[in-house]
Amino acid sequence: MDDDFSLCVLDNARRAARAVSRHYDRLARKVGMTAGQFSVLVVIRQTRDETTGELADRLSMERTTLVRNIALLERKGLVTSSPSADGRGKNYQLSDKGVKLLDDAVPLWRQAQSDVRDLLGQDEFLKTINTLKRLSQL
Amino acid sequence: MDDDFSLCVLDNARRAARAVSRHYDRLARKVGMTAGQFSVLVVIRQTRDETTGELADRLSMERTTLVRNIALLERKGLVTSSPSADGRGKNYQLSDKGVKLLDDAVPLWRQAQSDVRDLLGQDEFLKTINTLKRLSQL
DNA sequence: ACAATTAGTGTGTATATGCACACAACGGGG
DNA sequence: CCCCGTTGTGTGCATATACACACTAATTGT
Repeated sequence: MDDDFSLCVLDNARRAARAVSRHYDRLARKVGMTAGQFSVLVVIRQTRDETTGELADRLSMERTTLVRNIALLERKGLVTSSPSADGRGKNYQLSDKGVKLLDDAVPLWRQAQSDVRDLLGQDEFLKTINTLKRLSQL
Repeated sequence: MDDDFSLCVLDNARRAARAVSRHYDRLARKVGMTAGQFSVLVVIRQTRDETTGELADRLSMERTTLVRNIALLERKGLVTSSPSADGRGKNYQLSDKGVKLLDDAVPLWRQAQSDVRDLLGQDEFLKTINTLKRLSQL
């Protein structure tokens, strides 16, 4: 049989995500947020007039997960929301505090990126990103 | 600047893990468990006389996370525990019910593996596993 | 023998994730 | 106009993840 569980994609993908998340989280903690919150803030900064659902698609994240993540960021005063054009949905913006925090966090992000690049080497690094992107399409 | 967030390893790793987990979870749900629980059961079956901490290392998982995961499996009657040799730690075994459930789950696992293999192609599949293993070492 | 170290466990708190489901508002067809 | 499908939102529940901390039991040094 080919039941070689050491080749289990699920297991390896989750392990990798846990390892990378832990690493990033330890850095992000210095400015009082998590790595996941950083990702959401970045996407909010990059976009404009997108609804919660559209943002969730961008993040390959379940919409309801994002709803709660953003609610948390609003409670922390990092993000503000406003009704969308047709009144049905919601749009989000970074608050001043959110912008400042993101500025503080970017150098830490660079550090983390560079740690991973050191582990894998530049070539493998880029290939890895591509592979992960393909896996996301499952 | 090289602040290209589309190359963020964290983001891509978490996205990939979410996508793969969702896929596996949908299949595992048919036999009443999650993909993560499947991984833990497999490791318990494969090992013998290992403490919680040692199992956590194997799974690249925080020990306290595993404590709660296994507690859940015990409540479900899939796993039993016994004191370890020196009396300090704990060892775990699959119950009969656990063995049966795992047998039911393995075909679903094969299905999920094969779905990912189809997406990536055999070559890329193996490379991906390797890459993920390296990332886990961060 | 016993104090201190070490190796192991478990709990409190906070966050993240996703499915099922309920709810709200716009827009079109009778 | 109103019913209804479509497109949005948010909540309940269950699980997963990790850090900080407290606890327990074997071991070791004197």
